[in-house]
Amino acid sequence: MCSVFELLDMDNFQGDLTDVVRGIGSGHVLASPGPPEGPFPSNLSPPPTSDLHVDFPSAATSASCLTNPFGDPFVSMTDPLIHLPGNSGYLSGAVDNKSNSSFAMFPKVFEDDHIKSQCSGFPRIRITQSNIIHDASTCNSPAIAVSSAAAAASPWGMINVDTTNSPRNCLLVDNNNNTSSSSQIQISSSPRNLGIKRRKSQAKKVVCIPAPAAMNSRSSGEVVPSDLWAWRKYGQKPIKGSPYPRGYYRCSSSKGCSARKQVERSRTDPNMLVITYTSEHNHPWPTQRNALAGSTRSSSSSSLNPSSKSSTAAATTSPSSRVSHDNKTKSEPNNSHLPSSSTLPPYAAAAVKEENVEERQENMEFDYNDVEDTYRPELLREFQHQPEDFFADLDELEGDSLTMLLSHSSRGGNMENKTTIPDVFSDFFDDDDSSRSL
DNA sequence: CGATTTTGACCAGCGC
DNA sequence: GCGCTGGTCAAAATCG
Repeated sequence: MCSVFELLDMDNFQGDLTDVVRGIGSGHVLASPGPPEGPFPSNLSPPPTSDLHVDFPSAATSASCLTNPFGDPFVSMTDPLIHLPGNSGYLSGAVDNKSNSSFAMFPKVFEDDHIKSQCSGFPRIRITQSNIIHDASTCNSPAIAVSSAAAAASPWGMINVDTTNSPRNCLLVDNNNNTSSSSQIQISSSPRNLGIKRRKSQAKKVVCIPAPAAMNSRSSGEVVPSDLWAWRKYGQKPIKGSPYPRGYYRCSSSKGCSARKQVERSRTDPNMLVITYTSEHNHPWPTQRNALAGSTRSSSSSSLNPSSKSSTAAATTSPSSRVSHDNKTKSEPNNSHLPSSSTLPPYAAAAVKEENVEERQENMEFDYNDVEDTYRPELLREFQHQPEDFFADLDELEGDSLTMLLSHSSRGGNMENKTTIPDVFSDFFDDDDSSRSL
């Protein structure tokens, strides 16, 4: 009944796919749509003080990450989506019988060395119309890792691991980046990671998302879900030990932006894409227009049909993507009406590894200070004052991406979960209007 | 023409 | 110091 977390040692993280935030045990994840600065929910039990010392069986250890890449004030908002059924089964689809607006989702699992998509026994995260996301299920072995950054950056205010029912081994993370729990957070620092060089002590976040089908991509490349930002590929390298090349992208939404990301397929699970975000955007959330700017190859076709839309989301940064001319969607601007993380597709933060807390906080500051005017106020208003409209709001989010995910899921995913998708998502699938804005 | 992708070359960090 | 590896640069090609 307890959550065990293993957070990356930022200093030891070598930029590899290993040691993504991982944890074992079951946990209840709570999230509150409250403002990022909001107080910790009073109804939550104080974090346990007992030890959270955990041995991580390399093979059995599963982990999941519910975080977002740098400074994505909206990540949490879209977190519910990131757990939609993927090929590994993200969504339990447990619709709360008592609340139509509730749903459950299962975080993507990271496992041991590199990401292995094993999704067994996820904790259930339920989002209700109240300001608390809470879990009513009994979790036996799931693991959830919640990024405090995600929580902090989230307009929802926080993502918390419920310790109420967890006498120990529960981690409480609030939007102040406080690991409220005194539990021991075991830092992963595998020999491998320790041995890998690290060019810079740069904040990184690793996001694991279900890889869209590469139907539109070349055989060698992966399709990458789009996010709000425009990305320009500047390099690709084969990675030792991995059959899949790694693509290097930098933000092209704004000149001088240092935000970068690396995209590669998980070597252990080709169905998963691992996106590593580095640095943060130094510019406000691009508007649709902004996102489109500088991207002449994008969106025209992507908004025309579902497949295109999926491609749009997917092909954005396809490393091998001359594909992009098939689905010419590069730069993922179509979703620009959505505030997204500095880099992360809102729905896609199935799993995130986060590094460097200090920078993280800086990023968060950036997010809220710099882009506040762009999106935050309205969003928060909605969440704070119209919780009942929460799902209506979600409806306006990134339907394309969601479609992609679901599509992906339907191809290789656990179909049983698919049937349990709450009605609240139905609009996502019908959302053809990419011009909507928050 | 402007923007992107591709791809080989170059550079830097790390281990031996 | 050398080799390996990852990250970046930049010219060429491509596309709309």
